[in-house]
Amino acid sequence: MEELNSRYNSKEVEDRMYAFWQSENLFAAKVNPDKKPFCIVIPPPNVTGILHMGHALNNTYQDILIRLRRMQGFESLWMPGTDHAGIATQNVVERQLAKEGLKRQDLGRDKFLERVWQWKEQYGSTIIRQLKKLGASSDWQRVRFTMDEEYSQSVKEVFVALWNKGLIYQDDKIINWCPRCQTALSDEEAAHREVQGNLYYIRYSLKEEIRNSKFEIRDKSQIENHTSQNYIVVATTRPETMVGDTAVALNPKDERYKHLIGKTVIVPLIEREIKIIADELIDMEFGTGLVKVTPAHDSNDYEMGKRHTLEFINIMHPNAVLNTNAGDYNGLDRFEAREAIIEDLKERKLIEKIEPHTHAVGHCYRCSTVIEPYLSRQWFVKMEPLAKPAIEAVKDGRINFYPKRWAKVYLNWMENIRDWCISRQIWWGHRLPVYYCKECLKTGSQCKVESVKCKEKGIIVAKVKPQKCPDCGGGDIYQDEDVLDTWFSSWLWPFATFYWPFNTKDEACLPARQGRRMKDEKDLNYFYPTSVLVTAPEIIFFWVARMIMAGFEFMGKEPFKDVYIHGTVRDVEGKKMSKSLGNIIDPLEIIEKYGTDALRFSLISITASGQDVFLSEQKFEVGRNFANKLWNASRFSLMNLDLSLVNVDLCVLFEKEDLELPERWILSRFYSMLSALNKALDNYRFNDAANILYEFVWHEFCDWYIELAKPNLVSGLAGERVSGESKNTQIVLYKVLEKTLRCLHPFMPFITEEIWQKLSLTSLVPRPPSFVSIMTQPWPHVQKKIIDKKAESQMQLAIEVITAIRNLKAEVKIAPAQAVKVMLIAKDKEVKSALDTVASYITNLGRVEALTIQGAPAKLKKGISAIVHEVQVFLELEGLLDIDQEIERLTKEADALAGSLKSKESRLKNKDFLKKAPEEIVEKEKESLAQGQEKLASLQRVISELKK
RNA sequence: GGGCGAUUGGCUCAGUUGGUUAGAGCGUCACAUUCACAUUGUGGAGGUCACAGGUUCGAAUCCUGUAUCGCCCACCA
Repeated sequence: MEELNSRYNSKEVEDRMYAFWQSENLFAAKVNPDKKPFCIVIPPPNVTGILHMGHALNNTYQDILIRLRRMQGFESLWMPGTDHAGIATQNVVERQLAKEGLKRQDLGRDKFLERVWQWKEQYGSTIIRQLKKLGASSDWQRVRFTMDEEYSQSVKEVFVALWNKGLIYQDDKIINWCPRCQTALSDEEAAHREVQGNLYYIRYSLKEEIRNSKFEIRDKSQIENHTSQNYIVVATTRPETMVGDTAVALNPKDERYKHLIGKTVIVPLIEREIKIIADELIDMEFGTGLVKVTPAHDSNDYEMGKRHTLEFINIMHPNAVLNTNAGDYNGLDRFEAREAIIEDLKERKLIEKIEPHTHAVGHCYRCSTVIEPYLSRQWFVKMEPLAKPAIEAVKDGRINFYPKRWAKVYLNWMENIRDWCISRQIWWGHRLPVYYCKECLKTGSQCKVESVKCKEKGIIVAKVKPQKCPDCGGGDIYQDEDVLDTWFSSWLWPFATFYWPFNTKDEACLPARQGRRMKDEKDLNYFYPTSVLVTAPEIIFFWVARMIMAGFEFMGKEPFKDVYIHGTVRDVEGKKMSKSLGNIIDPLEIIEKYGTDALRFSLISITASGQDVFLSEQKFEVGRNFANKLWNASRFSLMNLDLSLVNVDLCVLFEKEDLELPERWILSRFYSMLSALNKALDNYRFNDAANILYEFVWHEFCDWYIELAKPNLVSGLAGERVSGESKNTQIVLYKVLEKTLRCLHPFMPFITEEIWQKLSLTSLVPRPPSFVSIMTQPWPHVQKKIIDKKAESQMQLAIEVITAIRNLKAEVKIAPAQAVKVMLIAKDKEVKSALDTVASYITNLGRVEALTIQGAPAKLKKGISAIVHEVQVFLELEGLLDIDQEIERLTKEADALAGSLKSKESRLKNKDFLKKAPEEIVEKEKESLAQGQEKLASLQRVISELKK
């Protein structure tokens, strides 16, 4: 027996316990044919990441599932790792360089990459350390990084395979360009945000009309139609792009302007002549219905440019500074150029009007710079063929989203999928396995080598750099400068983490792998498809959808069966937590102040399934208080247990011994709770699960069972003779506590382990190896035999009578602990005998000094009454009573009751109700009416007696 | 423009397939405290479930519409 401190000290426990788990190697998973696999791959946090509440929530869910399934007998693997996060990490290191007054170009590519690796070595494991603080039971021996050499091998394999299938291509397109990061981005990486801008109406002169000098006539309809004899008006939000205009477009159906098609206008300021063209794309309703066309700087305009063979004029440098094509505006930043052009147009009276206009503008998801639609040559993945099986799998239920509604979001995106721009003009990342032969590029024409399917002569796609060109045999070969989108490696995570592929021919580059290959392949076959993916909604497109596509393409199977999408963590005002808003609640600070278990339990219990959670620091008190409650209940138990007694089989005990009511009751309640808990967990209803446990531990085990058990325990303590009752009480107290700890363990791993070890270490000497940790204990099974509805209803009667007594005391301001005289008057003999069974508990917990139970109405002394079920609870009082007040109180209650009974009566007189409602509902209603009437009669009897 | 989510006591939220008197935590008020726990115990007050229609014997729950807030998607310059 051991004395525990009266407060749970999380700091003292957590690090010690985590180290213990690791030293016992309890997180490791391996192929085990005797067990079913359960596997989760972690959404790899950015290697630059530091733990925020989103991570805390996300990883707590995963850890709960992993620990739960492990206890349920699955071989449970949580694959950990980090993502190299191309742009984000490059930005971090560039910022570090900037402090030394350096740019990455000053170092050169190789030296810069050395710096990034250095940075990674130094800081890259921060997030992993923090996940450990959270209690994460990942198999750390397997920790992966998306830039590991083996992982790169997977990436290359995939690139080459897709290329060979014709699903990767290079093309000139308008892509999302970040002028600050100076790289292309995918459509998903362009975050659209509403921006308050202007719509500028600008006059373009008609060349023919100027020549004819018919300026002066301008009739009313022309003014309304934004045209004049000598100019037209176009509307634009981006006037700076006009220097790149190569046409003006209108809808061919637009009666207002039909006559203008084919005419020539002059772009103001740079005085370029351009044609007026007709294109279906133009919306007649918007602006003036006349649109300036800038094919090199807008994706719609680009399409039109191709259709009408317009000139593509690039007006910008990659950093969004205008180039020589911009004439006088050469050298100005795009936004400066906008101002300057507006000024110049105003001066020349070429602006008709300026209207405020809000529209969605793309921003770089890494640095928030406004994205520029930019024409450039990039690499793309053709997505439609990949999407097909991924759509089917969700439609036919091989993959399930929880909550369901996210499947719709997923399908909608997948069914309208666009090609994926995968090349990035940065240095940190997987370099494209694309090589160029200088010689062949020079000579041009179609490539002869069939196997590499290159469209253009001189392009070689291969996992390893070729020594010489397979086409011309030349040796002057260089690699493409670009790297791949980070997500092009992440989408392989569910199988690349198992060192896929295994049949690579390029063994020379990975000698270290040879011995491991068999084992790795077995691992993958065993754990893939993984069981569930846990993530936040914002990465469904980035990652979840793409993993599903890659899973089918390369493994021929879905990568996971369930996708659990949880909410976003927000601050009290509903804003996303972010550093820039300064509204962060740091999980590590919470751990420091409240403890990891408190953090985990609070987060889970307040986050409804799939709903966003609005967080404030105060909410962590819930978990802290609960941990402390559990701690003290355990402390009490340990102080009162003779642990040599408790090592018996519960089911045997239950069958052999005639257990007392409180024991039968709490066991029944425990298994009822367990059954509900299992159901909640199977449906990913984590907050329900947490609250079911909370309710049971606090309000049933602590509030009632421990209190009921105290008399037995206190008398059987400290080496004194252990009576039969006390022994059974001890056993049940121990069993329920121990099993409850197991149920709580996935949620609160540290405190449950600490208590459990104190319980089991002392009780089992010598301990079998399986008793090392609560982690490896089996999850309790529901014992249906032990669920005892009769015991539950008997106890319920006692609880309600006790509550009534406490109520009456509060009514007349008697302290709860003060002993009183109570008489219970039962309706009949049956009820009386039920009361007799629970009399001792009522005496005890109601703090009653003299309890009398009557089988029939009796003559009452002075006192106050309450009616519970079929019992009148009468509290005897000496001179404390104001009879009028008591009459008033009871009358009020009777009136309220009469009201509700009236509505019941009328319902039961309603023929439709009797005819249409299910029988059991009608029966229930009748029963409840009868009970209510009984109670009302009792109340009225008491009132009339008082009046005498 | 399309889609999704939310609207329930002072605050934060539960409420599975419609079924007695709508729950919890926090806060608040009263009472208690040598008893495992003040990170506690006991009890009270506090809600016409955003609004308007409809379906139904019966609606917080299902349907239609409205309002407010939030999120995601979209090539109307």
